[in-house]
Amino acid sequence: MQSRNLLARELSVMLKAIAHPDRIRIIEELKTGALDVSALSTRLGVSSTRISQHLALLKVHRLVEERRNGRFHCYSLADQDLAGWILGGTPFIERRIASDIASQQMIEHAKKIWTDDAQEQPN
Amino acid sequence: MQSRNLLARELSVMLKAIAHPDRIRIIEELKTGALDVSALSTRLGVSSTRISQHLALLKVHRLVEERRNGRFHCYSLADQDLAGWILGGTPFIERRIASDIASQQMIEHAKKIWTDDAQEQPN
DNA sequence: CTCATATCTGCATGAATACGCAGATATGCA
DNA sequence: TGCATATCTGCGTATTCATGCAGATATGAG
Repeated sequence: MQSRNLLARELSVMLKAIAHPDRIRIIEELKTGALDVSALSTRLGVSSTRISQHLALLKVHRLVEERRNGRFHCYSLADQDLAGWILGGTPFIERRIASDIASQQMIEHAKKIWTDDAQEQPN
Repeated sequence: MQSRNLLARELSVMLKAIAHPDRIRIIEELKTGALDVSALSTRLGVSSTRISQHLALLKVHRLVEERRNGRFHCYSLADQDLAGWILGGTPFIERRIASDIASQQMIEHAKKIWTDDAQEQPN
């Protein structure tokens, strides 16, 4: 029971470290190899300060590793499997987005019918 | 590129909804079937108010579904696979904890040696 | 040494979360 | 109807996060 709690606590800490759009994008980009701060900055369209802050956080949580190359700080994933696992969540999101779009279309459709009805039978 | 951002944003929203020790435990408990608020409360040792709040959040994010049975509100996982995926992260955590314990032991060991040295060679 | 480049760090502020408490609801039973 | 049980909701406070900005570092080139 205690170990369950410990595990849940640690897992939540890790998930919190990951749960940010930019950080997820960073992990995604690093999947194919190490990149430096500016490269990530231009790829994500996010200031390098922000990228640096995200990377610092990911590093503290040992999700990425830093390797300096001159004045460039190159970051890579600390655990390829872990990244794979995280990104394995995207199918669920895709489903979810798809169903959202579907329900939005239903709403749109309903609206259309409603306005058509209103036009056919004013008052 | 835009779709990547959308996906990352949605994924982060979902991860944030999950990233809490209690909520992870709840998902874990619901893996084997539906449970009501009090059952979860006693199992996790968390107030039913807190459990209720957690469940409300999980429900908003469609991670659990509610089914009322008299005055009991029974909750179950909305998506079994999703739960499986989330809990699939535990091996990484276990590794991590193991390595933490290992490094802690190394620190302890180092401390011991240090104090032993100090005792052998005072000053 | 000096400058430009690439990154990091230390704030200040605003936003989002977490949590407990008190009171509101809802339901089944006597 | 009145009560106990099971949950939910609203709210205030405390904590944690997110972000941009200014200034600090570090490194390579001249």
